[in-house]
Amino acid sequence: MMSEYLPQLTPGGLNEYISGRKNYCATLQVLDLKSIKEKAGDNSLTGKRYRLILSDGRHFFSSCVLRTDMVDLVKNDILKINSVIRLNHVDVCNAGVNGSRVILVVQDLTVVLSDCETIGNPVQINDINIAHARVDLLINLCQTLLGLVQLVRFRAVGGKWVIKARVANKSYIREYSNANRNGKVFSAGLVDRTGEIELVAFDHVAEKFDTKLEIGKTYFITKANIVPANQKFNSFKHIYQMVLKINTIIHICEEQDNDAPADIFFNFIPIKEVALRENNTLCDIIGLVSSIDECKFFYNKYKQTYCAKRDIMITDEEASIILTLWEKQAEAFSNTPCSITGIKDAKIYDFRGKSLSSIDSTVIRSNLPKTNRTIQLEALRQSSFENLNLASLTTMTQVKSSVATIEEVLAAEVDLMQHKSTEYFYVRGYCNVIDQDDAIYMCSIVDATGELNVCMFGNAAESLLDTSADAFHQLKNCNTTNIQNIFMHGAAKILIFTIDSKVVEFNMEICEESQNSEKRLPSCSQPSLEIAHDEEDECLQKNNTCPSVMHCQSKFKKMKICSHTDDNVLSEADDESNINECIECETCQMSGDELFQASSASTQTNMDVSTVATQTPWIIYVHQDPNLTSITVKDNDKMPLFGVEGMSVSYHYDSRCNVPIENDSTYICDDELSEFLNKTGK
DNA sequence: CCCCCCCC
Repeated sequence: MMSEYLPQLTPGGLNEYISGRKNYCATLQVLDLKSIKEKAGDNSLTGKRYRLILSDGRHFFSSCVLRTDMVDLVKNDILKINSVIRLNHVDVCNAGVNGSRVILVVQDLTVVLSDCETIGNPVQINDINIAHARVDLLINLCQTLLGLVQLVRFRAVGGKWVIKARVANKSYIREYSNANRNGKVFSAGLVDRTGEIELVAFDHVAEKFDTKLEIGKTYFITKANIVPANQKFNSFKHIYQMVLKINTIIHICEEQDNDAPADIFFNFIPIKEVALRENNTLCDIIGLVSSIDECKFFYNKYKQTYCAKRDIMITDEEASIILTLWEKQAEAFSNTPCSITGIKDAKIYDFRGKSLSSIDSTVIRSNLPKTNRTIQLEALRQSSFENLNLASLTTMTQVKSSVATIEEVLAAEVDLMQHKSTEYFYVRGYCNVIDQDDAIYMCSIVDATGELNVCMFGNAAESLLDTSADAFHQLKNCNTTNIQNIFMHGAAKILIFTIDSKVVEFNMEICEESQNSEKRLPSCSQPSLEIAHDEEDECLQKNNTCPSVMHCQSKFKKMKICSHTDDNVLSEADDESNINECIECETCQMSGDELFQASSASTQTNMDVSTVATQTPWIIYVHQDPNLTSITVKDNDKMPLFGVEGMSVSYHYDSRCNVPIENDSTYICDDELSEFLNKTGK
């Protein structure tokens, strides 16, 4: 066979040249040879140039030219199609826009075999092959490996640089449209030890590189545009930004960096300082994730589609603030409640008071390296769990948007009446009364310090009751038990209520209207329990006999809470007596303080308590004596209705900051409540 | 070239 006598080509040889390798000899084959047309009318043979297609047996590359003084080899028919040649000297030139094209200029060659058949089945070499060339050769090609900060100097010079940088954060690819244009975009933050720069890509370039770049990985990047960044939106320290082009080369750096990798720079401010900052500016904060709302979908009038939104709350030693996440950031958010979290590039808004909003470049980072600040917050987290240092958590109202206790809200009411402006605040509590007879859902929110009457409309009411208004209306007319269940479940939720409060004129009288416009669900949204933090309570907390807590709900006229072991009646409420009185008279010994606590939570109001007890679910917190093994709730005929044994575990939350403070409380889950209700509701 | 706005 002829092929046995074929000369050996150098596989991969073309890549070596293209990547800029010098002093390298490869044996290649000429697949094609054409004269390059000179200017029209110029027929002189002198200076005629030839374009070659060269093959290394595996790939072929068509952007090769022959040095003009070597054309004699062609004229004399020594160098022709299918000749095998040895390249002695090749220069690499960049051509085209931004040097996007590579041209090999053959300066010197030796013809190994003038006549030959085509060797192998080579395929065209392209950008991808070039990008996969060895990294050192890539650097060689671009001549200069720069630190990010140095890109400033090289911007004017053009393309001859390569940077090695880590993707510290990256946005999702996103479609946008505005008056001028619409398209797709993603952005990322690049870091190295010299600095940081924002990277951005649009449209088909964005699509090309979106999945190529991964957070935390290091890349070599070359042939991107370096353009001035709009400092209004640029939180990176660099005054320029990098815009990827279609011919940009991005090559992952496989080598492991032994040193601590570079990271984005956070410039944390205390949460309370957000209140002093201008709207529509960016800030970085750090704190504990004290509340995680569920991801909600709302109809976006502008986009005419449903969009995702999720609120989380961030708490530091002094204040809390809501951060609203949108779209994929909202959907993808997963974070351990109470984890120490740094946030870069949160946008300050005035939405129901100061709040933060995520934008494309917002970074939410929970695995922060240990610093003085994270150590402080770790201490806060520990102390919150252990309930040792609650005093430091009680000044939450310094920022308008932080959670207030009802006591504080009521104290501020006088000011509110004078200003006639809308105030926004958050209250953490649960509904103890839901007015079942009204089309508007009146309810009272209670926490350990007091009670507020609020109205809930539309979505908020539907969300609280987990039912649509229509379905609710239908049920109301035919099914009492189910309606009771709906209210029971609504009341069992401990929530953060976002409340707009404003003074309105009604019948010529000035009164305060509180309208619950939205509720925000804390991360521990199971029927976990509030615990109060007044002095009595803290005394208890410090005591080793720190009680666990159960709550029970009943719509019965009479209910007795008994210890299972000795059957002593600890507390009793009936429709003739005021619960407040009833509990207070019984608040002695074992759970007196706790029951008093309960009474203050549910009954320390002017409302008709018997109505509460008969028409709506009501809640009692019982701090269980550690000597007790169970608690039984009985009705007035001493029929056991509900018992709890082997106390299960849930989290307590500080009502003022949503931080778990202990984990030894007992709760009755929703299912048990429903069962309880179904058994006894008729 | 985005980065508007979206939830009041």
